[in-house]
Amino acid sequence: MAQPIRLHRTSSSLKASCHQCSLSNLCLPLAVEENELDRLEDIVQQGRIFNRGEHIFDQSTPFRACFAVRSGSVKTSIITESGEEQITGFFMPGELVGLDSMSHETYACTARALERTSICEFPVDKLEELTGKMPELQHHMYHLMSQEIQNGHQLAMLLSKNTAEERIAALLLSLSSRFERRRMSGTHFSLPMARSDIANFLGLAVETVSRVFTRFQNQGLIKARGRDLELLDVDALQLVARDSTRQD
Amino acid sequence: MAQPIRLHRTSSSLKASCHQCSLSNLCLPLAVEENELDRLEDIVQQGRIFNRGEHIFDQSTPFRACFAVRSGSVKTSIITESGEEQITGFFMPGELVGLDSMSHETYACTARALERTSICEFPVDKLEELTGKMPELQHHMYHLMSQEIQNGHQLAMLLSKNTAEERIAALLLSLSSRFERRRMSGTHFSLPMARSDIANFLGLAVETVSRVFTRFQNQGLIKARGRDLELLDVDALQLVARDSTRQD
DNA sequence: CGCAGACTTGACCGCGCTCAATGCGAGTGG
DNA sequence: CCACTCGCATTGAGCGCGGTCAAGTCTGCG
Repeated sequence: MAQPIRLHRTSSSLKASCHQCSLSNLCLPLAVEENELDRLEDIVQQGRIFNRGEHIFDQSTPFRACFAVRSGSVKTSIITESGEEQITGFFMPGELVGLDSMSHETYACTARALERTSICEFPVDKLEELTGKMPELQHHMYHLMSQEIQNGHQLAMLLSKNTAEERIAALLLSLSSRFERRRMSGTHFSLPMARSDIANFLGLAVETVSRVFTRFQNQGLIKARGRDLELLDVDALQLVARDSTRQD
Repeated sequence: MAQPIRLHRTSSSLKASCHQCSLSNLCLPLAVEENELDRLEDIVQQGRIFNRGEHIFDQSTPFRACFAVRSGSVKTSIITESGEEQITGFFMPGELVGLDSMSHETYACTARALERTSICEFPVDKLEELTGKMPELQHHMYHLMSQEIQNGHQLAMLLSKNTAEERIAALLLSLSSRFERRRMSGTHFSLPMARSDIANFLGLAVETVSRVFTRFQNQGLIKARGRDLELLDVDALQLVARDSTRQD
């Protein structure tokens, strides 16, 4: 259901909720047997709330934990020496943030809430200890990290070969399918990020993003008013996104 | 030393060589205690040779193992539905290939030798079993995979924000530092890949790569004849590459 | 030697960036 | 309630980087 997750249970137990979490089929518990879920719950700090713009962790500060998005959304970005921001990803409910930092003592990027967001925290030392004991959980971690590597490759591909229209169509479709996975509408949703975030992420100028949005709108592919977005013709969007390959 | 690794030892033991391998400080054995190295050696198939262009594994075939480059070099690429190739990475000695495939039953990309190349093979089932027993090795795997995620982000950044000159300068410097890590010359080496590979990887046209090479040469930054490359002014190259690929 | 593939060089042009102005909604204070 | 501001979004004009197309040159290999 599209019901928001209840964050503060009235029960006396603050942490007994991986069992009930509607995201348990997306998040870490996926790979875990019912009777092992308790051990995962033991190490998780659940449901901490961040408001829009608040930092979940900061680049170059000591790496302590990975974070799962329960509700809301998160963006991660790298700040270059020159002070420029490069957004490296958007994270939706059920997705794990911080995997790119497991190679250092410090976080490789900064994570910020794009809206009011609920976050579960997995301390990395305890997580590693646990994955050592639970082969399925370890396998799932490898799975998630490898998926993240592939996402990076997909993004690199998008950035290196595709036009502005193709990039934006691809992003909209990606968001759409991720909303659907959460059993929310995949055709009518609110963009959690600003146009400038989209531009930054896709390697475009804000003006270009704006232009493409209006072009899509004129073509009847989408209907956008501010952050409110409706996908009117998903098939046509997919055609645009995959059209990076049309010369025979 | 810049000595090539001896591939076929005259000793009767074919596999007793993680101990002697000059890359053991880069590859998986890094995290392993001396007395645990034997257990890693037990699962490794060492020193298989591939000639230029030969496939180490193919996209969409069953995922069986990760591979470490001992000598030579490897490129990985994704073939899109339309048959286009997108190169996702170049791998030098000591680097692990195939980490992006640990999320699927099949390889996510194709890996090919760029030159005569020696490869060690780590069957993934045994590797996972081993990392479950050896926390340091597990930690090292997380480290390597997270590093790979970061490389992806760096590449995406390079592709989305930087000019042709900046991208090429960054690639040359990356290769340089990776050669140096192998204790080979970082200023005079042979490019293992064709111009078209560089172009594909960096999201440029071959012609652009060629033009930038000659421009750099005219500016006295490099000296290139075919694949033979000399970096004449590393500082200037770093200035050109600017805020692109930084790994500290 | 000759051929094929790799590399270089030149001419042209279009996508998307830059600069600049305007539109628009939300929050604030008089 | 309007006026003002501030951040975000849209729209327009101009141009430069890098892609495309087309020759031409170099290189390795049979």
